[in-house]
Amino acid sequence: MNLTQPTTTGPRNDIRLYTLLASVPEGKVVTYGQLAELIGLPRRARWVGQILKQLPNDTRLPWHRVINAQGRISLPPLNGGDEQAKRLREEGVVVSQDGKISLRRYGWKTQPRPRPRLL
DNA sequence: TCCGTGACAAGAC
DNA sequence: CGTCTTGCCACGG
Repeated sequence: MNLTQPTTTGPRNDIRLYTLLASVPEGKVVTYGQLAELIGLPRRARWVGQILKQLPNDTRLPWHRVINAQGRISLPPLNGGDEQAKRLREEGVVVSQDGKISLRRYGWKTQPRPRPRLL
């Protein structure tokens, strides 16, 4: 078996993903791609989505803090999307009515806007 | 094995 | 902004 390439399947990376996700602080959001990259699996954003999809409904993990790179909720409104927006708002994240979220302000590990010099 | 599908991403316009 | 296209990769039929 090829051990030189990072594997995607199997519980190993799943655990790494869960662990990382669990560390995303309240009031912050991450993108699928970021999560994948942070655990050493670049370009596996879709895989992250697959894993999250399988989470039990009563999971304690902050799945709602995961959004797409466009700063939008990827979940259909009637299938979790509304719930996600609700949870995010409950922790202070501003979600515009059309489901847009500012990654600049709420993105985890993303540069907060460089403060403009006042003179 | 080929092919479509998906909680994605980035770039062109 | 929106829409399209391409690239990506795991899965399942």
